[in-house]
Parts: sequence; C-alpha cells; structure tokens
Amino acid sequence: MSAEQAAPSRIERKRGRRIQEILTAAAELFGERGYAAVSLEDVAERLDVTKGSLYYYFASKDALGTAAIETLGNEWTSRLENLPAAQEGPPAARLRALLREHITIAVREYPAALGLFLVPREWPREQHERIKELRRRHDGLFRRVVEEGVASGEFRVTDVGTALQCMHASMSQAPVWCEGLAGAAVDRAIERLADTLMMLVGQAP
Amino acid sequence: MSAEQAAPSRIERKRGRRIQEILTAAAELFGERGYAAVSLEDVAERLDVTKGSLYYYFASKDALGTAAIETLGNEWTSRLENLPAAQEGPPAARLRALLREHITIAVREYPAALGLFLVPREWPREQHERIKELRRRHDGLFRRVVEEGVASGEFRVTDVGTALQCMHASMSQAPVWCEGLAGAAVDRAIERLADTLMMLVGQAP
Amino acid sequence: MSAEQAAPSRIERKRGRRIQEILTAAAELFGERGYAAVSLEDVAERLDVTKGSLYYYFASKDALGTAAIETLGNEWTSRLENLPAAQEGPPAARLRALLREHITIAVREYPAALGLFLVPREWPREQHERIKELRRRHDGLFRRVVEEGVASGEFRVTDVGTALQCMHASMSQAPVWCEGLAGAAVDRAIERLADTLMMLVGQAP
Amino acid sequence: MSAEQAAPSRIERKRGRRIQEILTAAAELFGERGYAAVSLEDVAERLDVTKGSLYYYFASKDALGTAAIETLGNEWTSRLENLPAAQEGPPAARLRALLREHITIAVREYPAALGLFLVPREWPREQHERIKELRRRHDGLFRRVVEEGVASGEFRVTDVGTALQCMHASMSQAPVWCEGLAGAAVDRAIERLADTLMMLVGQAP
DNA sequence: TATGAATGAGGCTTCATTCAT
DNA sequence: CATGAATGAAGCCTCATTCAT
Repeated sequence: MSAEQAAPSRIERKRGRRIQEILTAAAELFGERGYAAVSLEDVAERLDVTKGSLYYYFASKDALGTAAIETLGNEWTSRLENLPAAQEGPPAARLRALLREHITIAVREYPAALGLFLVPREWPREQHERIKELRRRHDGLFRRVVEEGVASGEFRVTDVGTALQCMHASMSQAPVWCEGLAGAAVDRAIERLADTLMMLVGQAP
Repeated sequence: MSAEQAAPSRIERKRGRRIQEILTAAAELFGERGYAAVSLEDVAERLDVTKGSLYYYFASKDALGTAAIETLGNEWTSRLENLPAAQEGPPAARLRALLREHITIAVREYPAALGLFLVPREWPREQHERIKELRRRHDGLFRRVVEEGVASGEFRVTDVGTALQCMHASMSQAPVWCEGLAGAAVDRAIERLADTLMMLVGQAP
Repeated sequence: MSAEQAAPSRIERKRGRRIQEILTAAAELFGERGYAAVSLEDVAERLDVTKGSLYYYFASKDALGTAAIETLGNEWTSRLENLPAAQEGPPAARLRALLREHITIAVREYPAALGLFLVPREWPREQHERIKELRRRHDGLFRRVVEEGVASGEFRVTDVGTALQCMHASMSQAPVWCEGLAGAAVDRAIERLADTLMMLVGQAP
Repeated sequence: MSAEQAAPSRIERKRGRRIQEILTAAAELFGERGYAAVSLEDVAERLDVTKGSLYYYFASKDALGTAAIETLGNEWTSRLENLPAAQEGPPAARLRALLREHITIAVREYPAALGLFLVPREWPREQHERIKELRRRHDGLFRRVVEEGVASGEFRVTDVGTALQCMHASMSQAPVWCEGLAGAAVDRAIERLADTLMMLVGQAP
C-alpha cells in the first residue's frame, strides 16, 4: 500500500507517458469519427504499434474509450478552472472568458470533443455515467458564474439550467461550423459565438 | 392522368406504406444509437422481419440511411413550412412559433433526429451532401424570420448565422435534456427552451 | 396416356414457346458469365419477368441449367447433323465443313457455349453426366468422318480420340480469341482456325 | 545488406511460407471448381484455419485470387524457361520438350490451372489484365521456338498465332481428359497429346 | 514489452427458394 | 400464370480479443 502511494518509478513514469500517448491518439480518433467507427487497428496504426500492444495498457476497447474521455474531460476542465481571467472580476467578463476559452479549446485542440460530450448515445452504456459526471464538473464552472451574475442583477435569464445547456450545445458544435475556416476567420467566428452566447444571459452585443 | 404522375396502384401504395414503416423504424434506431451502432439485424427485428427482407426495399444499409434521413427531413421541414402561426404576424411571434414547433417535434416525435442532423461525421460520405441540403432548407425557414425581425428593428443579433446555428444546436439537444421528464414537465421544458432561444435575438424574457 | 401423346394443345404450345425463351436467355447468360455467376434474378430480368415466374417452368436453378445445356447441345448437334456439305464427298471436305460450321456457330451464335461444354467443373454434379452425353453425340459426328478418313488413308493421325479432343478444345476457345474482332476479320480467323485444325489429321495447308 | 533488398528476417520467411501454403491451397481449389464456386470457407478448411485468418494475409478474396494466379503462372513459366531440353537443338525437339513439360505440369501438378488460364470470364475484371500478361509471357516461350522452326523451314503452319492458341487450348484441357487415368496410362496420354500437337506445325507422327 | 498470428462473433449482402394472392 | 414479398442459408468482410513467443 505504501508503495502505491510512493513516487512513481522511472518505469512507471514511462508507462504513464505511453498511456497518455495512446489516450491522445484515441481521443482524437474517437472524436473525428465516432466511437463505433474507430477500430483498435486505427488507433494502433496512428501510434505505429500493433493492435496487441494496446491490450497491454487497456483491458478492452471500452476501457480505452472510458479513459480517453476521462483524460480529455479532466484536462479540459482543469484548463478552464485555472483560467486567470475567470477567477475574479465582474461576472460578465468572467463568463465571457470562460466561453472564449472553451470554444477555443474545442475548435483548436479538440475538434474531437463533439463526439465525446455531445453524443453519449453511441458510447457503451457504462460510459454514460462517467460522461455525465464530467459534464457536471464542467457545467459547475459555468453555472457558478451565471448564478452569481443573476444574483447580482447583471444577468437576466429565463432559466439558468436551460441557458447553460444552450451554451454547451452551441459550443460543442463550434468545431463543425469552423471546419472550413482558416486563420483570422476562425478567431472572428469564435468571437461572434461568444458574443452571441452572452445574449443568453441578457448581455446585448 | 389528370393527376400528377398517374395514381399509384393498390400494390404500389402498399409498397409505399411498407417502405414508410421501414423508414420510420430505421430513423428511430439510427437516431437512438447512431448510424454505425445500428445493424440491419436491429432494424429487421424491430419490424419483425428478417434482415434479407430489407434488401427487397433498399439496396444497402447506406441507401436505407439516406432514405431515412431524407424522409425525416422532408416531413419535418414541411410541417414547419405549413405552420399557420409562422405565416404572418410580427416576427417575434412567428419565430417563437417555429421554435416551439421544432422543439416539440424533436422531443415528442423524433428523439431520433439528433443523430441525423447534428452529427454528420459518422454518416457515409455520400450522405453528407444530402444532410447539408436538408439543413439548408430547414435553416432558410428560420433565417427569413430572423432577418425580417432584424430589418424591422425588432430583433438585435450579433450575427444572424451564428444565432441560427446556436438555435439549431440547442434544439437538437432538447430530446437528450428531456429524456427523464414526463407529462407537463416536458411542456415546461419546451417553453423554457423557446424563451431562452428568443434571447438570442434580443427578446428578453 | 393417349392425351400425352396427342398433339399439344394451343396452351401447351404456348408453354413450350415460353420455355424456349427462358432456355435461350439462360443459356446465353450461363455461357457469358458461368453458371455460378448467374442468378435467377439475372435470367428473369433479361426476360422481363419476375424470378418467381421461372419456378413455374423449372423446379430449380439446377433444372434450368440442365435444360439449358441440353437444349443448346441438341440444337447445335442437329445443325451439324443436317449440314449438307457434311453429308457426302471426300472426308477432308466434310470434316472441314463440320469444323467451319461448328466454329461459326460457336463464334457467332453461342459465344456462350464455352462455359457449357468446356468447363463442367463448375456445374452441379448431376449435370456432369448429361454434359458428357451431349459431348459424346457431338463427338460422334466428327469421329465418324475422321475415322473414315483414316481408314481411306486420306488422314493421318497420332490417335483419333486425341485429335478430336484437340479440335474441340480449340474450337471452344474460338469465341474468346475472336472477342475483339469484327466483320471480315472474324471470317478470316474462322478460316485460319479450320485450316489449322485440319493439320491435326495430316492435311497440310 | 550486400544481398539485394536486405535478407528477409526469420519472421518474414515464416510469413512467406505461410502465404505460399495458402496460395497453393487456393490455386488448387480455384482450379478444381472455378473461382466463383470456391468460398473462403473452403480455402480455410483445407488449411485447417478459420476464414478470418486468411484476411491476415490477403485483403480480399480477389486479392487472394490474383496472388494465386500470379504465383502459379510465375512458377510455371519459370520451369518452362529453365527446361534444359528446350534451350538448344533443332526446333522440333525443343518444341516437343516444351509441350511435354507443359502438359506434364498441367496434368500432374496443377489440374487446377485449367480454370486459371483458360476461362478468364469468371474472374474479377481486374484480374483479366494480369491473366493476359501471364499468358503473353507463357506464350512467348512457345512462339519463339515455333517461329524459329518456321523460319528454318522445318515447321509449316497456317498461322503461328492460331497454332499456338490451339496448342494452349488443348493442353489446358489435358487434366480433364486424364481425370480417370492412372499410372502409365497417363504417360501415354501425355505422349499422344504432344505428338498430336506437333502436327499443328506440320510434324507428322 | 511488444509482436505476429489466429480466432470467432457479428455485420453487410446475395440469392435460391417458397408462397399467398 | 404471374407477381410481390419474404425467408434463410451462405458468402464476404471487419474487428475486438487472445495468446505464444
């Protein structure tokens, strides 16, 4: 037991890195094509290893899927949690910062995520719970700011939950909308989306 | 002969009905689980026939998928096009009517549609174009009203396109949000969502 | 019993004609693509009827195949049997007439036949015997002339059976060789082949 | 490294051997029953593996077919090319050596080949070109000797091409003719066939 | 650790065959 | 007579999974 808590050995660190590589590749692919449409062969090929090797790190495709979703979700949430501009200041500024960062991550780094967060339908049943949990954490970040804004009278909403859901649904689609864009056009699209979503809490453009 | 196309014979009508049955079953399943995760066996089972029979009506799984999407999209769009409350009156009332109807259809009749319209990623390449086309028609309906409202000064938007996309993304997710609800709770959720989306054009609650 | 021997009624004649049509279509297709590669659907389509109808005339695909081969073989053999130029005269002239006629039929009318006569391998086992029988009759025609020529000293062969087999093998391939040719070129190819095969019985060009 | 291409590793050699085993089994079966009539299940069964395993080595049935044909054709042609008796001496002796060897291979080792070389009809379209190419190489061997003999006045032919085609057609059928024979009878049949075919270039028995 | 090989279940598709109308 | 519909077996192919090395 004490060993488990001890600092990871060099070998364990290496294993950890390998796992991260696999997870990244898997998350990308699952995101690009959807869970069902990605084979372990695909994942293995992107990593330039054989299918069999993946089983050394993950017990099954489902396990890999779960881990991939979890990793992605955790990293994403962490980045939002640690975003300086979202820590203090008026709710409007903080919400806008969160929206921009979230959309930017979605569009620039994880065009994948759409499939991971938006469409649980196609994931194995066991993962549904985990995905929901991730969403809750994620949601909490935005919810706190929105509720604070509502409390202080800065924001006006029909319903906090509904507004949050609309924000998430819209942001998740962003990568699809930006698919054909490049360079500064992407930046402008991100701004437009953030501005538009601010309207959901009554912040006119 | 005076009618367009010559009236279909009794047998042709029967065939047409059968095709509709299949299409309905298929659209439901594809919607529930996603295209890739649904096997023809699943579709056949729901219809209580054998897999082979499906091939009497559709040349391939892809063909069935295409037809399912098309039928669904056409019917859906038609209903919106013919919605009385959306024909005349102030843009705000008309937009709200469209939103409510669309959400209601999505939630009550095609919990399926999410997968069909929102995630083209996982559909065979040939269908992408058709899906886009359907979306365009669909989009046009909302766009006209929004643009009219903007022109008349009733609506204020950051960007018409972006606002429309947010509406669609949000409405498509509605079935997921309503999954656990029942009875009047669903109605209230629909109202909340419609109200919230009206804010995207500057209509405060 | 007496009825069975009686002249066929009008209905029976009609049935007979229909059967001939089917047989012709089937023989063509089987010949073009091989037995296994032809579906009853293909046959039905060429006749512009439905698959089911074929079962009114033939109990199974195999039965159709057998009948097709038989019909083709019978007609073919009859034409050779009744060829005037093959009835009398010196063996060399008669053999050459048979060769020319056979090749001409093969090339011009039944490019199909290759599959029927040459490659029994792919036919259902029951048909092998029938095909052999057809071949025997067919062979007999040539054999009589060759043996007569050998007896009279006009022909010289290593072995009658072997010479005959070479003739048949070669003639059956003729349609393949002539595939790209047209018009007079076909005629010349036929002549060349007949001349060449005459050498098998020692008739120098 | 000094060798061409880098020496294959032990594992690569093993893989190569396995592929050869599969190819041999496949060529036999295709030859016996024709391409369309052989299922991968049949091939797998003969090798005592499961169908799926074949896909580890070949991407499709077509690919397997192509490879089988190619392997068979290459080996066959090589053996003829390296036949000592066909290298020098009078054309008649060389041609006869080629004929005997070819027939012997056909009858004793590849009763299969009939289907592979003679009936391209039933092979997938892509393979037609390859089969033709193989036939060309193969043909060239015989053609050179025949043309030499014609040039030197030893041979007399109606037409070189036609004579060659007759030879091939006849030789390809040899396995069928020999099917029921055994022991010395086979040898005699081979001799008879070779002698008979020599008549096609005017070499009386 | 990683790989090559093999497996077996399941998915798509074709097709001979049956049958009610 | 003929058709439309349906079936079920069989064929091709994919892929998650296992395992010896």
